[in-house]
Amino acid sequence: MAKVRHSRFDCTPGCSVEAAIGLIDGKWKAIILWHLLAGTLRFNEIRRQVQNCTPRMLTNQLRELEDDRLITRKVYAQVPPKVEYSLSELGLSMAPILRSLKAWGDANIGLYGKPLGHDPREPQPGGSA
Amino acid sequence: MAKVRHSRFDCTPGCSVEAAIGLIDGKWKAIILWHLLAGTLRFNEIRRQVQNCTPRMLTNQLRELEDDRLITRKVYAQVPPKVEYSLSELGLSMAPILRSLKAWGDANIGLYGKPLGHDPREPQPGGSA
DNA sequence: CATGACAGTATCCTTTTTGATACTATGTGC
DNA sequence: GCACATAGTATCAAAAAGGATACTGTCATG
Repeated sequence: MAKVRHSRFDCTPGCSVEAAIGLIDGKWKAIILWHLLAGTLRFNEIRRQVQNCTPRMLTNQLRELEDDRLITRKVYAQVPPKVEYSLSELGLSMAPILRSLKAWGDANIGLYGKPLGHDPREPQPGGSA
Repeated sequence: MAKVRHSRFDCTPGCSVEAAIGLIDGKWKAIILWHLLAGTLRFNEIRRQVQNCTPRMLTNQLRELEDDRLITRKVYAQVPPKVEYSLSELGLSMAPILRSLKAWGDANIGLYGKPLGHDPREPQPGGSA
């Protein structure tokens, strides 16, 4: 999900779809963006919101997002350090994507990450009787 | 981007975002879904549309999509074989996501997969003079 | 003095994911 | 007989992504 993953553009219709997800896949990117949608956050603030993302990974994903110009990194020359991350204009323009993801997830994802749905093979709680 | 990649659900706000992309990351999933949005396709039809996806990968991604109940696989008992893939109702419900991805990509992705944008560090064609 | 917070790095290792290639079986058309 | 199309599989190898853990330097607090 890094830079290279979605680097082919044969430009059949749909390639822009590919390009777009290419920027937000990566295990934590979408969530980071989602949280930044609510406003600027500092490194450790993000960390707290995105539980179980190691600092290494967080740095990693933030850097990639920054490289893709979806977010902005502002360093304050202070001690102890202070760094703020916020959505760039480009990142902000992703809001519709993020919101549609959220909406879909809220509507269709069960508590354990699998889409819930009427699977005929699996008995539904309170099913046929 | 397989089953396991996005399997953590701490259920902080945003986890449904994570869950949702979890289903459509994977290098080809989103594009496959995008193409299926236009209607049922056979295996090799998809292959032709999604250039440079090897059959192995295609099978792979299709199986995962099927496991997540986003698509349906219909096998015709014929020779030569005929298998049709189409969006399930659940998959169809992803249309808004796919469309927002497409829209964003069309608006913001340059010809080579990087977001285009006014980067102050890079001179724009026809820039300051 | 010891501890914690801040924003990360560095290193090592494992798991996942992807790619390349060749191969299956059957029927049709030449 | 030969090649082609269908929908895949099998095998091997490489690359990338992710995880675990420990560590950096400085300041404020107790």
